[in-house]
Amino acid sequence: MKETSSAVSCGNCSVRRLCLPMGLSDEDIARLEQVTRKKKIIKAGETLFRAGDPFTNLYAIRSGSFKSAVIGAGGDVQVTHFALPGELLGLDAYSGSIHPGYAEALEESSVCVLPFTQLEGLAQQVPALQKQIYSIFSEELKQENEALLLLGKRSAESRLAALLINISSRYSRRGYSASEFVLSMSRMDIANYLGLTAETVSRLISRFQKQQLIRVQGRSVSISDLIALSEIAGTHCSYEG
Amino acid sequence: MKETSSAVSCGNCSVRRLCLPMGLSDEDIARLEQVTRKKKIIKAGETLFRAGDPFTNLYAIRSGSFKSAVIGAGGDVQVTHFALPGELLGLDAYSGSIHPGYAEALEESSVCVLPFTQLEGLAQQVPALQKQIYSIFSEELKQENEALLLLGKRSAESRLAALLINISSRYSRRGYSASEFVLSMSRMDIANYLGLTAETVSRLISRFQKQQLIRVQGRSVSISDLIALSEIAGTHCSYEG
DNA sequence: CGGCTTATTGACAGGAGTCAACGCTGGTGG
DNA sequence: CCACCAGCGTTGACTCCTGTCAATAAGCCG
Repeated sequence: MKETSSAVSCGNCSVRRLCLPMGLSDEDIARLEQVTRKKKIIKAGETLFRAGDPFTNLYAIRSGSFKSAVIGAGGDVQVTHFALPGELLGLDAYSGSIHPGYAEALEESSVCVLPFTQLEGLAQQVPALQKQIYSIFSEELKQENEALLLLGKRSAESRLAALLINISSRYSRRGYSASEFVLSMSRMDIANYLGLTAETVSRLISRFQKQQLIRVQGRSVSISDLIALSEIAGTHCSYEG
Repeated sequence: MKETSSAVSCGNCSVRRLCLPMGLSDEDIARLEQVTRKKKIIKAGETLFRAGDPFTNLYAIRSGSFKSAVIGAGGDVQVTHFALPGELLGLDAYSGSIHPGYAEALEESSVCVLPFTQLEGLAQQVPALQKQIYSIFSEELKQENEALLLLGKRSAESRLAALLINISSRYSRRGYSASEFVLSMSRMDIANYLGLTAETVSRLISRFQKQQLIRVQGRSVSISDLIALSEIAGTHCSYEG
């Protein structure tokens, strides 16, 4: 709450290079800050929005992490995304103006609240921002396509390896260690995201550990053999690649 | 080829209600037509674009159908989408300005070629078009999330039922029969899309037929019991929904 | 410490993949 | 016109990966 009116702005935000301001001039960033004033702190387990909530804001993650998920007709849940700082949440709600899924904080997190109508209006005036919004939409689509590839074609082993590498690379891109990090989500969340069960995930983690690929202590992970892990993640198919 | 310069325009296009013009004024449609003049005919098996091609255009399907697919590091292919008339192809290429996957015609098809920079420029001037573009992006994201749900959580049976219903409803929305239609894609494409094998798909089709849910003759399908099929598609989970 | 959720490990079963043979269909060329 | 071929589709037998069920262990917070 105290941060609601803090001095933090896009210009000096630690994730500005990964977020909306990317590629914008200082002048444009100044204008962008008019719509990014509002911050919000979310505690672990709390939701940013729920399925069915009206769509009014996008949320840019400043710190922490989230899972987003959709809920099927039968009530079954699919985790669709683990979101890290610099990423935007809520894009899939624009059409229909209702959030089709929910976003839940995996740890204490801080977000920028972006009233979409304001952002939209600004983008109309600032072509570079417009492009950046398209780019984020498009990037999201590309990522989901890759997730589809993962779920559709790969073995359980390959999926987990791919997730570890994906998270590793995303942390490293933010300036953190690529080899040591904390998985803020539960085994069940990981399993759900990968289309597996918690037991399978647990067994795979144990196996990777026995194979000296990783070292795990609860939720903290240290990658020992990134190359081998990449190979497992990449190609483990029956036909030659 | 003759259609390239035909009189067909957005204003009288048979799929206008599903395409970009939806919700635009006549005046705005007239402006949009300045960037939708070019049409293209694609024969079955030919590609609209390939993975790695530079991104210059979006394509709006006027008739026919396409599959779009991404190619993994190991060379494995995942069909991500079956596209029908009124739908847009190529959105995931904006960021990176390169097509991450390819789009292949499943039958002789006709598309509008939309040079994206022109479309972008026009959208900057026509807010309603801007909104429509956001909406399409967002809708696409929502659909991909549902696809993730399908691949991650559902049984083979449930997946195939869901695909049949999905295609049925999309055809019916376009004014065709909801119960009788032709699957323009091969069993292998279906299997790939659903994260299954061709054999499993074939077996399931046979089973559905024995259960009197559908009648199949080659690629033409007739749905006999939509209710039962929906139930299979919806909830077939172990825990109560 | 005690009660809770989360994680690990094991035994077992079943669904979907794999391999393989065969039938069907549509196109091509003699 | 028909024979041939190649690719697609169907069916069967068998295997194995992953889910299910269950018991135990390890964290976590009051």
